[in-house]
Amino acid sequence: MDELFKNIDNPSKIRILQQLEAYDRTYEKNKIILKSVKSDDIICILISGHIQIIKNDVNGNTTIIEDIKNSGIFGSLSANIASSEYEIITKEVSHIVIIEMDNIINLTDNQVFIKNVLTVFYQKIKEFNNRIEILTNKTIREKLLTFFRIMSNHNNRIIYLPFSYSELADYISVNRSAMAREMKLLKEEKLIEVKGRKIKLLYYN
Amino acid sequence: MDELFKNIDNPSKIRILQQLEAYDRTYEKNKIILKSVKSDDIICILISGHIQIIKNDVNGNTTIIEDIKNSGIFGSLSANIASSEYEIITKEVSHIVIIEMDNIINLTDNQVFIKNVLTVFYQKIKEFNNRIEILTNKTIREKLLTFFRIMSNHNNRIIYLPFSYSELADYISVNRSAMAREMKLLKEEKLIEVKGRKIKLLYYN
DNA sequence: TAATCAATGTTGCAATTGCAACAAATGAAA
DNA sequence: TTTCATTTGTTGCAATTGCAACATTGATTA
Repeated sequence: MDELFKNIDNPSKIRILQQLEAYDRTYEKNKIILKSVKSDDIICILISGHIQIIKNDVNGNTTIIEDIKNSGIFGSLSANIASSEYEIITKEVSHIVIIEMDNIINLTDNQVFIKNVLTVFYQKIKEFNNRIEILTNKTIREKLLTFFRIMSNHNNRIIYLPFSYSELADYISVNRSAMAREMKLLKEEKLIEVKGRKIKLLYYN
Repeated sequence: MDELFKNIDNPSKIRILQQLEAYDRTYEKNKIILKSVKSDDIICILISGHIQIIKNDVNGNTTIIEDIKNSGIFGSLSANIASSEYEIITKEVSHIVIIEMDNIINLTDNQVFIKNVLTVFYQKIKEFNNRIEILTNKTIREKLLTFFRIMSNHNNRIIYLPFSYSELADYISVNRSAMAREMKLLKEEKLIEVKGRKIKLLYYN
């Protein structure tokens, strides 16, 4: 929300939301939400709370596709909401604003807002791009090394994991214990040093 | 290009490109291009020709990350250009327009153009989202079935592959022959019927 | 038509991974 | 501190996949 309404004062914000026909929803904890949304093209902004986008596959396995906390953006941008395999679940009481994409496109004279949307989209694309780059690797080791490279800013050889190792396994889409095994090998080969969620890269590429 | 300048007449287009400080480049066939671009945040439009974004991994394997033909958009949106693992290669003589993202954000009074950019970005996000959805599956079968689901428009049970099977293997990031093996099994189990690039889905989900 | 190249099909085998089950460690709450 | 739940570590084994090598088909061009 912050990002989307950056440099926009509150009265303007309210007016924009009206023009967008945006609607508010507040959901209780542990509710499956947005099941009944018809449009494929919506953008949801998490004002407050915590939600997860979950995938239930045919074998009954569930995967966390995305974990979204404050100010996160989701909707058609994050998951195939139309598909019955996906569920959006509130982990806390959550307040959401829903906007239809068409309304954004048709919005007139709110240049600042449109440009904010553009920036948010651009960030999302880069984020997805990174994830694809990781996922297209064939082995767990390659996925991890690509993740490390993306996380480390060129010269900085120390990474602080922004989430747990279980979540990392989800993010790179591999089995958690297989990932742990590979991490162990990387440590043994002295390619990395690990202390909790702090990972030090000992190689150069 | 078409999409980006939809509903914009030629004089306006030229003016916009000037304001954007966009620059043109024409490259010969089989050249590695854009190696020297400094900015992380550029958008490239392929006006004419054919390019591929290639990844060379440490073992010497090369993967086609993206194959872009007429009017395609790439740049920071498509690959980590900064990384030395990636190369952008012209497969034909190619004409490219390069724009810096900041210049788009700072562009004034060209609402139509900005909204076109927005639409292009949105499409790109959905496209990436689909690919991620496919890639996060663990098995080749699941990847294929997810790909089929995305390709088939709900009621339509027939898919025409938009590219070759080798390219499909690249797209879903699995070994080509392993994919062929899985396709064979799907046929034998009568889940699909295949005739060239036409795939008929015989199951419902 | 023949020749050539690219795409697809097939298979054995080795390597990697997923899975399950359990142990150990960590962190949070009573 | 004790208790409980969550996260992380470990391992054997089965399943899946990658890889390589070669066969077959299809398409393009001389």
